[in-house]
Amino acid sequence: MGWESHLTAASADIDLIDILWRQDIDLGAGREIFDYSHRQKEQDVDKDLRDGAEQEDTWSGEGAEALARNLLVDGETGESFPAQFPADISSITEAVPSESEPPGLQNNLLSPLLTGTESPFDLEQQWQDLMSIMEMQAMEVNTSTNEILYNAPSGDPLSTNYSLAPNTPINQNVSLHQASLGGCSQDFSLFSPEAESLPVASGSTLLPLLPSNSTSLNSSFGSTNLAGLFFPPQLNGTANDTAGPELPDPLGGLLDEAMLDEISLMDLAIEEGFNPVQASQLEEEFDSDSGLSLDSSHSPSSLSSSEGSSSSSSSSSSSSSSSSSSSSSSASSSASSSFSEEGAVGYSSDSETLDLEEAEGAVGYQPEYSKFCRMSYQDPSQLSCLPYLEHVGHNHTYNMAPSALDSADLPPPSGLKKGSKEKQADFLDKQMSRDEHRARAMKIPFTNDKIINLPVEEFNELLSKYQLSEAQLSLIRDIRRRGKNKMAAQNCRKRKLDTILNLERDVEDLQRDKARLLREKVEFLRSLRQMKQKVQSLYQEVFGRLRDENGRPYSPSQYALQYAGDGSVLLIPRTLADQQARRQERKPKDRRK
DNA sequence: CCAAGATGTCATGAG
DNA sequence: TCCTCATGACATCTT
Repeated sequence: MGWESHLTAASADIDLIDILWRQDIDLGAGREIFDYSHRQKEQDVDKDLRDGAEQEDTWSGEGAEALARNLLVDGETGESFPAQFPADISSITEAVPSESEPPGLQNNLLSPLLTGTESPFDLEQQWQDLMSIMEMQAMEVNTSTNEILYNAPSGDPLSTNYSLAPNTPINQNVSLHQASLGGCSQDFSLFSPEAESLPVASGSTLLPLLPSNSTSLNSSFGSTNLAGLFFPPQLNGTANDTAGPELPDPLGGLLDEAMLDEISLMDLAIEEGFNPVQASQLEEEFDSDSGLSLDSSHSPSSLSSSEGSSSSSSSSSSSSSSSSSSSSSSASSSASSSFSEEGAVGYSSDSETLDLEEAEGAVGYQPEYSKFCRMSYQDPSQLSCLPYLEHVGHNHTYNMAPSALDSADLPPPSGLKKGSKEKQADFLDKQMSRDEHRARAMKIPFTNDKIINLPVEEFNELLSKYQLSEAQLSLIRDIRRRGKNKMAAQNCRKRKLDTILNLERDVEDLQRDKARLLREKVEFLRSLRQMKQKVQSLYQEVFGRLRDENGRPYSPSQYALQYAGDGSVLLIPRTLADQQARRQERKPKDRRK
């Protein structure tokens, strides 16, 4: 089991995860039983209106059922975060090395001391963390190239509200490694009670501490036995030693944390096609204090005004959920309110100014595209000034065979050569919506704009002014209903898009946060190892200088140094130190239960 | 011709 | 109860 296999496996995992991650979000659309009777009735009406000109069978087969996506289930397993470290450092109460150390390893005591944090499990965990960092950095780069979204404060506590989902693919990766290499819960087994409570061998299996290999490290500092601090778990323990034998000590140096950062950035550059400069820039970003840019120009064009305000802090799930309600209320409650739309979504904050004078307030939101593509509710006369728009956009008038209606309402072409007016009329007919054609066919005496956008009182007033047949009234009501629903659907879709954008931004924020935390974790590990080395040196120096009454050095097999609560250091017999160490080990276990 | 996206429409539920 | 809005689902059209 070499590192190369790790690398390849991890790369494959990343590729797979990346692919899965880029898949569309499954909105959970499921097909419901649909009653076609009503629609069929409407179609019959349409057919009547079209005078049977359109006979084609529009009922094609159902589309294929959307396949259930292989959504990654959050495989969040106990991933460790730097928060654990202070506690770990303060609770360095590990087993006495001599108790668990196989005699054959006695001569290797010092080499693992320098790699105390690179136990097999720890290495694995760090590798997984690396993968996470790389994954997130890659995604961050991906997204940041599309839009600037470094806006939310990194410390936003709300941003942790739904931190699990975005990590799903990464954790999937973790779990894969765990499956093959053992649980990452062993991450810090160096300090885990399990490692501390390993069976005690005879006191004679002493571990040499000094370079002369003549002494053991079976010493304790008060309640804190320092000896085990210098021994990685694979040497202390034998039960969970799944990867230890395969990983010789020199490998520990391969995963020096300083190298980890470089590796991650290099892989990032390789995987994402980024040059080293970009990678270094990314690293600088992470190296910054907050790790996040406070540039809150988060796609100012991508958020509606209401949501932009509601999501200025932006990172809580509540904000996302509330954004819908807030924007909806803004759209519906105020006559003057209008969506400030983003170009990316294709909407405009510009309210329709052409033909919505009276009813603009009731609309509240008009998509920009309606100016050019969807002229449904505009006075067709306004179109005459925009002949060039004939080729712009798509016409969703469903090709309702306008000629069928027009043949009844419009004068037939007098000849093959059409005049400009006729061309205009033809163009306007094409621009008319289905309901407009219907209204025209039914000789509705007012515009669809009024039908749709007038307040209900004025609408009723308008109806009372005319003598309308029941069919006309029914059509008018349908036009009003459909027109309002059309706008509602547009609003709804716009909100959905905004919500998705907000969620994407939140995910990116959380990914940055996680990447930062992982980097901090690496830093903690690095400093912890340095501390261990310092303590080891001090221990060796102190113990080596101690002399008994005869001027001879103390045997590490019989004595150990131990911290006292008041900061002093005591030289105690190793047997006593062992007993104290065992006592210390039981306490966390009992606490855990 | 197919797929994906855009848009309109309907049904339904909530306020 | 009626009106309006929001939204899922589907149909249709466009690209």
